[in-house]
Amino acid sequence: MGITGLLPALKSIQVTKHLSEFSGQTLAVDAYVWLHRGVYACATELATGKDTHKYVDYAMHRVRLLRHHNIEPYIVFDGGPLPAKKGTEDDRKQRRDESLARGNALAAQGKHSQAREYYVKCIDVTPQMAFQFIKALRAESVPYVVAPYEADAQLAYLERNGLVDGIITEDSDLLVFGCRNVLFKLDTVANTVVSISRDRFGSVSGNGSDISLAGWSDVQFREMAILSGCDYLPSIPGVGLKTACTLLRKWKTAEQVVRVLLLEGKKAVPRKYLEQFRLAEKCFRHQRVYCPMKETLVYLNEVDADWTAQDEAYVGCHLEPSLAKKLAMGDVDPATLEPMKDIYPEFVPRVRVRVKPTSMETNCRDKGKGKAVVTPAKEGILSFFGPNPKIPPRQGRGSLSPIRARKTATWKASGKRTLAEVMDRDIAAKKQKQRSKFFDPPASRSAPIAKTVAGPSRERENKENICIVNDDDDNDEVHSHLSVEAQGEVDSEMEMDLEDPTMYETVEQEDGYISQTPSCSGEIQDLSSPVRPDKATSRRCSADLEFGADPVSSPPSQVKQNRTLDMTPRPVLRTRSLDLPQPRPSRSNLPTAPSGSFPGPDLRRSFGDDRSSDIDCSDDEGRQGFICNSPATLTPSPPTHLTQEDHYGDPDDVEQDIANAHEMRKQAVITGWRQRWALGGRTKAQRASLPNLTRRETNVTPGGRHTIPHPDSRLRPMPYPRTVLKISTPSAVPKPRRADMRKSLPFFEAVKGAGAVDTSIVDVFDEEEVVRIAISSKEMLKRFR
DNA sequence: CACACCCTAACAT
DNA sequence: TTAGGGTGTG
Repeated sequence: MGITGLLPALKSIQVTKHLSEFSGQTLAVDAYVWLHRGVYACATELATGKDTHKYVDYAMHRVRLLRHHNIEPYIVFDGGPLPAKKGTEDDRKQRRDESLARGNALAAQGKHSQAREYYVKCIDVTPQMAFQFIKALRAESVPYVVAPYEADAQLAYLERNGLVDGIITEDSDLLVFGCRNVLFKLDTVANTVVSISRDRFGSVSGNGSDISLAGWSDVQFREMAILSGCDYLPSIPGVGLKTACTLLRKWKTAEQVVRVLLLEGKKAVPRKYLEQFRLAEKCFRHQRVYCPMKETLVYLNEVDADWTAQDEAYVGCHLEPSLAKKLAMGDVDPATLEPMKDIYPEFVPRVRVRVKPTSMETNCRDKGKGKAVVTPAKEGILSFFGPNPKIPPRQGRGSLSPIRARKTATWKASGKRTLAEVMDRDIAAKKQKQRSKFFDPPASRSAPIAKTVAGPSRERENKENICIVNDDDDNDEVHSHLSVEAQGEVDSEMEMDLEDPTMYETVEQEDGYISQTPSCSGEIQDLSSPVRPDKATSRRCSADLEFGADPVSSPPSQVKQNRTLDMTPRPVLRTRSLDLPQPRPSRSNLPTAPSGSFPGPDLRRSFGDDRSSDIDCSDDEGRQGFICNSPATLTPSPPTHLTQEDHYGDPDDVEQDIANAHEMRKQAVITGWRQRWALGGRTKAQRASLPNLTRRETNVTPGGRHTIPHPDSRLRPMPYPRTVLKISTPSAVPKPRRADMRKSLPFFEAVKGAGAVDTSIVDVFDEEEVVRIAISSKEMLKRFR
């Protein structure tokens, strides 16, 4: 799975982060990673056909862990098999059958522990098992979606369109899909993940065992990954990650690399390799995914004009919307497209019923997670995780405004909160975590209840939960066509003229697509690749340098707003109307957006976390896309004034950042930065004197160039004229009127509750944002002095 | 040096 | 099933 050797090669930009750092965010989760681990706990039961839901408990435990850290998980399941990968499935199926047979043989001899070894190897996570997990997710109002094909592509789609802030997985492919914030190795004991941020790719400069990515575009990175061998295409024998990287650095494009290899004749390039390469590339770029907003299948990235029927089959067939929606909800088996069969109907995860909120619970709900709202799980959850030590007083519900500053950010929005408090809370959480090791996790607590529900029939034989594999070998032509049965043969059609000037022209064009990082990383830059001066990156980068980048080009509020618009309606939010009611701002109420979306100097979205500059923008046909899709580069901006002291790229300065941020924030509050910078407290004249801080002219979005409202407009922040998703027709995406929310939210049946919609966020904002903005403010002031 | 191959540990209980 | 270490080979 994934790209062999990629993660070790990115060691230098791996950062271990505590889960608390993701508080307030929505993180997508590759569900099968958890399910595969979960089945380990009950491999024997599954292999011998006994009903069990331990694997669900395992996964739900992690769900609750994330929620405990104020992270909203968005669970993404794999769907049907992609033609590109079908061959490997048959192979696995055979091995599983063998393991099952050996396991049974050993069990018959009474060698149960040895039998278990083989049972573990024979278990496949079936869609029906995934459905058991889905039942639990529904019960606890956790957003989820079943991908039509691969979860990887679906995860990438969710992140790219701002539905989630990051992705928890173990699969390095996600980076190739263009994800920006990928979190590996979730450690439920230490409560940490290993973060790899795409924005730091430019810092991977080839030291040690690392490869060098400095100055590279998404296209080049993806080409390197495919060349080195990926799930869709084996590599040219003798070519691994480092070779691919070196060759690509020298020859710029995969096409030329292949040509050179053919010319040299040292390596056996499989026949039609380049053709296969392009198909593999299309899997990464255009695989079919489910759009939760449109409720239909879409391409991960829109396809080009030369799209063929073969491509179509390769990236996953289209499904009509109603079927796609059922599949996304988990009501249809993605492999057979038959109605999902509940293999374990006696397993009825407890629905978390909402009780009358006590004052404490109300506060907790304000915090954004609603953990205290649930019951009867309340006891289990709270005793497991414990309430958070600091809970800000809640404002009257009568003062609810329709807009939240930022989802789930309310609890820490109190201006009184300090970093010390946050750290206190963190320490308390750690203590709690240690404590929790001595208590039954909620999953196990729930077991007796479930048992009661299940009754005696739990023991009945049920063979459906083991190794259910659709072994249909039909329609395998595409794959066999792509298999490398002729490795030794060299594609004789390929010819190459190194003197062909058009080839070099291509190289130069490709150079225009560089990764964002070098422009602000201070790293050695690839001189062959021009630096885009206004392209500051990474969250941390933006925190450090956001004023080095030009705020004019993308007022953060707009970008944020843009994101908000994109996502309307946003399933994640709607699914949580019970315990975390946060209606998505609609166009109509955007102008009244209060503090949460102030046009302050938070450039995270616009630079570091620029989701719109996706890999689709930087392909051969859409070379301008890299610019036009990126708010950060919308407006030409002067060269940044990045100082050499920038810490960008140094993973060790996090603590310093936090300390700095704390100080900054204090100062910022003291000096009333918010009044001055964020809330538009400046006078017209003041604003006029700060030309670099206001956008006045035009803006370019994927939809074209648009006039931006004058900053004096009372519509603050100024919404983008078009959304990134191009959902511009009202009919395509109805406004998220509350009445519609439920209907348009496929991920949930079980939510509901008369959850009062808490939208009170008048003077509240995300602490993370505060920190960022505080840093920015100081930096900004420094510059203007 | 980079790759391929083999082996082992960890996964969770 | 994957990650990582050790070893052999071109």
